[in-house]
Amino acid sequence: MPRTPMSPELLDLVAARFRAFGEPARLRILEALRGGEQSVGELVADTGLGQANLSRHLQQMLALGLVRRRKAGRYAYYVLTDPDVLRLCDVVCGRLDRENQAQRAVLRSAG
Amino acid sequence: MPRTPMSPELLDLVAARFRAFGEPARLRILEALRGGEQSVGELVADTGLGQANLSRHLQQMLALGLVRRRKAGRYAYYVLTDPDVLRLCDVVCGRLDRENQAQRAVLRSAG
DNA sequence: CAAGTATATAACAATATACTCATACATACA
DNA sequence: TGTATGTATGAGTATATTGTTATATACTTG
Repeated sequence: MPRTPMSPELLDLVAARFRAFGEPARLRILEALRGGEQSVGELVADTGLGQANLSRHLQQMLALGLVRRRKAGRYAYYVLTDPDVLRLCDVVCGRLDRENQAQRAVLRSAG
Repeated sequence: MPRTPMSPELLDLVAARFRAFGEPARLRILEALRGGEQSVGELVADTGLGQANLSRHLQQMLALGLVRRRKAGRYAYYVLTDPDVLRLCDVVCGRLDRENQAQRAVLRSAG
């Protein structure tokens, strides 16, 4: 909780981290990994993304440390590095839900 | 905390919300608003962003409901709709700090 | 009413990002 | 050893996003 102005470098890091979550495709991947380790093939099936596309997203998330990779034979298994990662998503989802409800409440009472 | 698969629409909403934080310029604005309401001119001074650029970011954040606007004369004052918005940033910052420290610890013990 | 000031917006150029197809690479297996 | 399979990556296209300049809009004040 820095009260002092954030350095441009830190700003870039934080922004990059947020952008990692700022793509529906990657959110889908995170969601699929909620249940635990998955191979790329399984992720293809679960997310509906193309294999190449998925693989790229995984590389990105790997570089950012969001997921870890384990290779076994010709398979590659990905896991969330830290289940806490999902908490962030849940916070935002919860927030949007609440905003949505508030919005609907307003509409109900007005219209 | 939806266990059921998120609808594409919700995924887009969540992703858009994350992307709002995924830009150093906007993080700077949020940081500047930490202290409370600010006019556009003050924000220009605080953030170092160009006026036009800043204004466009503010419109975006306004559309997403991150900030509210109050007009007084020829001035426009912006506030965070909800201080909780900053908690998200702080969570990510704190996380990055911790990762950084862990990283450094590893380097120290290894090298 | 004219001139000045604060903010918003249109139009553009530059850059980044995602997705796809084809292909490379690595491993397993017949 | 040759072939099939799983994953990663190069290259290209399409789209989105940022920042800038110039200008429009709204308000104030002399």
